[in-house]
Amino acid sequence: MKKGKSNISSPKRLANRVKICKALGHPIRLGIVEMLADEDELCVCVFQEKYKVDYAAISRHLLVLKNAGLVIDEKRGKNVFYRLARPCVLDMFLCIESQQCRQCSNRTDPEDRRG
Amino acid sequence: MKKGKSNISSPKRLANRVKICKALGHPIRLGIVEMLADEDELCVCVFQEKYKVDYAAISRHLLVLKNAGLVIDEKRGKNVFYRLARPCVLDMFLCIESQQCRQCSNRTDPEDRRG
DNA sequence: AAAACATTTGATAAAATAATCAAATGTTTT
DNA sequence: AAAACATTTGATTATTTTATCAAATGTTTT
Repeated sequence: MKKGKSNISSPKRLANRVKICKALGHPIRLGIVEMLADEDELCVCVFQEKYKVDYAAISRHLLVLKNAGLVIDEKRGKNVFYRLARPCVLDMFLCIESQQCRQCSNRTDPEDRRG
Repeated sequence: MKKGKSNISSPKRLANRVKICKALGHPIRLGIVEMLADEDELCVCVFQEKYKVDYAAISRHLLVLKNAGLVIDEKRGKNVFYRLARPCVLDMFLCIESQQCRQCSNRTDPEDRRG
């Protein structure tokens, strides 16, 4: 910490970060992102079949992801295919979920946090 | 993609990831995290002064961050100090916000995305 | 060109989150 | 031990998100 450059981002960037986090903050949307990270490109029907929820709901979830800049859509024939705009997006969890990360290792580990 | 290990996480892990993203998906909470990334440790009064919102609101935001495992609180005297449980947490944005990341560079860049 | 298909959009209802004020808790100062 | 201080908790209301059904759109098949 405290090495010259601040971690405080501009209001605009902060708002964008919030939008990204909100977009990922829903089980169906994060699930979709995880599926896309595996499959590279999938059409809406696949998500709707997986989550067995209304087509409209899936469509809106995808819109949220798109507005956050996380996915790209492309219509081909009668299908719309989605893919990750940023395949690295799930990397964010690698550190947070690892028990040992360089930056965090001199901190209290989540497991043995004092209650 | 598609290199053996799937990106699909267990329901439990997915739920935890969602909780983390939800926690970060609010301007005050993300702002608090950014402040903590700079300052290492801060007391509640600092956040309340910065956001000029009800003490109760700040307190609840901090609880959300704590329940997501992102911050650790410690009472000393009449103050409660918060610090990041995972100082790396903001790194997640580095790739997403960079114009060039190894993994993403062979993809469409967010800036010149086709409308 | 009608019918079928995949997806999106509109409107509304249901559910979840957030803000607010008041009161409670625990700590320190007097 | 009373008063002041910092923070949390409870209850309520306001706001935002999400799900649902119906209808609209654009594409392809017949």
